[in-house]
Amino acid sequence: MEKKNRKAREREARTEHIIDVAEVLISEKGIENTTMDEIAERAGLGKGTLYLHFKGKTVLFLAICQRGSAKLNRLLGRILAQDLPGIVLIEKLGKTYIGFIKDNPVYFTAFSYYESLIDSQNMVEGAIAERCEENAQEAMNYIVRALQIGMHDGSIKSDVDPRELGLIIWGASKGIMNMAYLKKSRQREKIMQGVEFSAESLFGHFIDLIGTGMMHPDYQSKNELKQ
Amino acid sequence: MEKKNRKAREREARTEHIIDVAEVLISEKGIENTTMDEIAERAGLGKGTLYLHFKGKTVLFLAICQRGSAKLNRLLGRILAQDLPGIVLIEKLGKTYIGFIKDNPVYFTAFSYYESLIDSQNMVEGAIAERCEENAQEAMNYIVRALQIGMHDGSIKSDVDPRELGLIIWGASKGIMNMAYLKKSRQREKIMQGVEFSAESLFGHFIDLIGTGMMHPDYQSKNELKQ
Amino acid sequence: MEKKNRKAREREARTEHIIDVAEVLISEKGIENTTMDEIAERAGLGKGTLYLHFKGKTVLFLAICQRGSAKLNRLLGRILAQDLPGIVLIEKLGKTYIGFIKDNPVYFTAFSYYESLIDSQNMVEGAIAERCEENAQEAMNYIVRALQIGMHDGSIKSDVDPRELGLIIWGASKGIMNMAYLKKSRQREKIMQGVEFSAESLFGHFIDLIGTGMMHPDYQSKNELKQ
Amino acid sequence: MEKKNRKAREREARTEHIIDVAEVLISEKGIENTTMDEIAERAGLGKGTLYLHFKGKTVLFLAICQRGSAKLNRLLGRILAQDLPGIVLIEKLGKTYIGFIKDNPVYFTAFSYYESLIDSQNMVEGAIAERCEENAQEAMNYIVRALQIGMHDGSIKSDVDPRELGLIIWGASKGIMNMAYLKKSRQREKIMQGVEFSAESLFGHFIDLIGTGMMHPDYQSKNELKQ
DNA sequence: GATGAATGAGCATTCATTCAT
DNA sequence: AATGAATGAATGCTCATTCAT
Repeated sequence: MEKKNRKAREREARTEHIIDVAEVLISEKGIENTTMDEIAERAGLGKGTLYLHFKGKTVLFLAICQRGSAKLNRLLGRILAQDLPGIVLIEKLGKTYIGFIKDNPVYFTAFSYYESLIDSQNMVEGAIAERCEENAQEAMNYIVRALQIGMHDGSIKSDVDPRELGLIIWGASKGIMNMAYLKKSRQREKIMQGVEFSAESLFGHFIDLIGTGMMHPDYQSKNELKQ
Repeated sequence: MEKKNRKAREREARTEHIIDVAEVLISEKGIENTTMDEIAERAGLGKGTLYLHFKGKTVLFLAICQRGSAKLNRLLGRILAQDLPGIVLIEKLGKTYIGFIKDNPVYFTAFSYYESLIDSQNMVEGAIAERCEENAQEAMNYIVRALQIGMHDGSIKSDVDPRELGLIIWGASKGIMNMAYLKKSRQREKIMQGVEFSAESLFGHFIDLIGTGMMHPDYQSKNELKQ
Repeated sequence: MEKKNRKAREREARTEHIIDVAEVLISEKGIENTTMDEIAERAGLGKGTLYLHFKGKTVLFLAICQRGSAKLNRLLGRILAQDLPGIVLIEKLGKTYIGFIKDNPVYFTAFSYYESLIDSQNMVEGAIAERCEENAQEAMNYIVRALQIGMHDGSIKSDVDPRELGLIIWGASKGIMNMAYLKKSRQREKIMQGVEFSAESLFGHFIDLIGTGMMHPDYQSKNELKQ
Repeated sequence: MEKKNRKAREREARTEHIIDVAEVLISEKGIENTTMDEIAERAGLGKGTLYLHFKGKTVLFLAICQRGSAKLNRLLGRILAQDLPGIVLIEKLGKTYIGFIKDNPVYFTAFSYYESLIDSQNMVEGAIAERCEENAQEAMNYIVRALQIGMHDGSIKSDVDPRELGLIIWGASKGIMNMAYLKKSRQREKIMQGVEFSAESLFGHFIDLIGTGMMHPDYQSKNELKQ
């Protein structure tokens, strides 16, 4: 059993190592330009070895997505465990998300890849894809739950279905991150007219914006009185 | 000169025709699965002829992006021409954008392609790319200008740089559209837990949300009195 | 039209050239060991060019089969045009077949490949496969027709369905050719115990054997009287 | 020694087990599509273990051929032990062969594989290959011996070298079996024009055909008188 | 002996781009 | 200007075989 554990651990370690390497390469050159050959070479492994760990290129990239979403969910889950008004939870979830992407921009790429797979109907079957699905749903659930808490504790208006509100927040957040993380280029400078805004600033103001928008008027008044 | 004009017009017509065909193919099979061979065939042209009109595949697709952004900007420009409160202009810009994408989803794909080019640092140089840049900047300008009008006429709070606010709105809008247009799949159902929300509903509520958030308190009060 | 004909002729010539090269390579190394790369190189063409002429490896090999079976059928057809007793036609068909394989052993390989495709259920769809089917059926028809002629003119016994008899003759002939054309090797020498029999001899005696077997007794007597 | 015998017996049992598994897999998916991985897995063994028993894939498949030909030869040998006219022995050998293939079609595949190895000059050296050679030669010998008996007892004509006649019968038999066992498919139906003939029927008529052909005229007359 | 993780040569196929006509 | 035949680099994947444990 001891031995079996060691083998299993070693195998898992190598699997993680491949994902590590793939993450680095994707960060450097993007998903499209990363080949299995290169991953193998950089990982110091034979090409075939990759296929012992991942059924194909798509699955390997989904594994990155899975790892990233699991990490993110761990952070988001901790937020939900806190006893705070829903509106504050939403704000914290947002800040956590942005902080996570800032620290691990590669996962933003991986999440986008995952969505492009769904969109292009090239999604593969398998355990990892399932995990990605579950993780995406879980992240969504955290948002919806925070909204429900807020609607219940009176900090968030109840005029919109929390699931719809969740989709809006989730989608908008991704869009803003996308904007914030567009690779530096002449283009970006033009759009931004030479002014750069940090992802934090963009996202912070976004949170303020929708926070005010969805805050319950009474809760808002109370808060203003406190100030 | 007459003759030259005719020639030039014919040439331009063929260029537009190629773009037409490419748009249809992209709608049908996505950018990844659309080949130059197929475009040429469907356009009734030789493969080499495509290269007389576009330097390469990327440029051809950028031409679609350019056309789409030009069309969109024409619509957005008309909004700005109207004498309305800034906050209303913003709302109208948003509704216009969503309506445009709903009618021409292929341009959403094209705009995303354009951004992926920037992101993957595979952007090409050339006149069309410049035009796309300019158009993107122009769209952005419309938003910023509407925000500035709103800040000036007192309908929008002035606590955030209008350019930053513009980026936020622009990015968030794209993110929501992305969410709304994810192809139907098991995945999407899971995320949405079986409930579907139309792009209009999502975007409408989003506009309400940020509208309230950025509305100037005084303007808000006035409006409430009216009601 | 002149020009169009030239183009078409040139294209066809190149197609035939590719088949020529493939035939040589298959003769040299067998089908399994012949790669598309090698065919392209030996043909003095780019790898992609092969795919302009043949949809894939299987189709290219079927084209060889098609060419071979068409050539063979042309020869067999001429036999049937002759006004001879059925039993003699059968004999002539057999001799023609063996002569053809002797001159073009590569087609024996190609025919076997075709059958292995059917057997392994990897047969591809397409015009060439259809032609191979038709040609195989046509060859079979020649045999059956000769048998029917023989049964009618009294030179062949009528106690077996001519179609079944055709299958027997066709299958047996292939088996004998297979035996006769086993590549030289220690193995073959062992089976044959050091004695070699030419394909002609083997097949000639085979024809005599089944000829006697299926000959109508009366016809046989007449013939014997003549002698 | 006792212990050593047990070890040796166990080893041999495992070897046979691997062959068993390989036979099943080949029956199911054909030789081309059967991988060493799959054989190992289905045999409940490690992949490396296969190589302790067989030097490589080819040798493993030759082992199947060897087993099959040994089994067949055992049956054929019993025929020869009977005191019967040569012509009857030939007929019995044929019926035995067809019955054996009918019961064990996998060996037909294996025998064909063996011949394709010779043909493609990919034959390997080694004890098993030698055994296959010997077995093939032995089968051939049974036929030749039966022919010699027949020529001696006057039941078979002596005008052809019995070794050549053996080759003819052996090759033709295989060809007919090949025809009879072509997998059902559109192709086969076309060749057969919708009519199916069983392997027994095909082979039975074949035996009659060549039986008559090689039967000695005097023996024939005697037989006819009996009837 | 037994294992199975690692290997890497080998292959078919695609497709954007070029260029001779 | 228009063509489309030719190109060949690029890539994902398979699988028989080896070898350290």
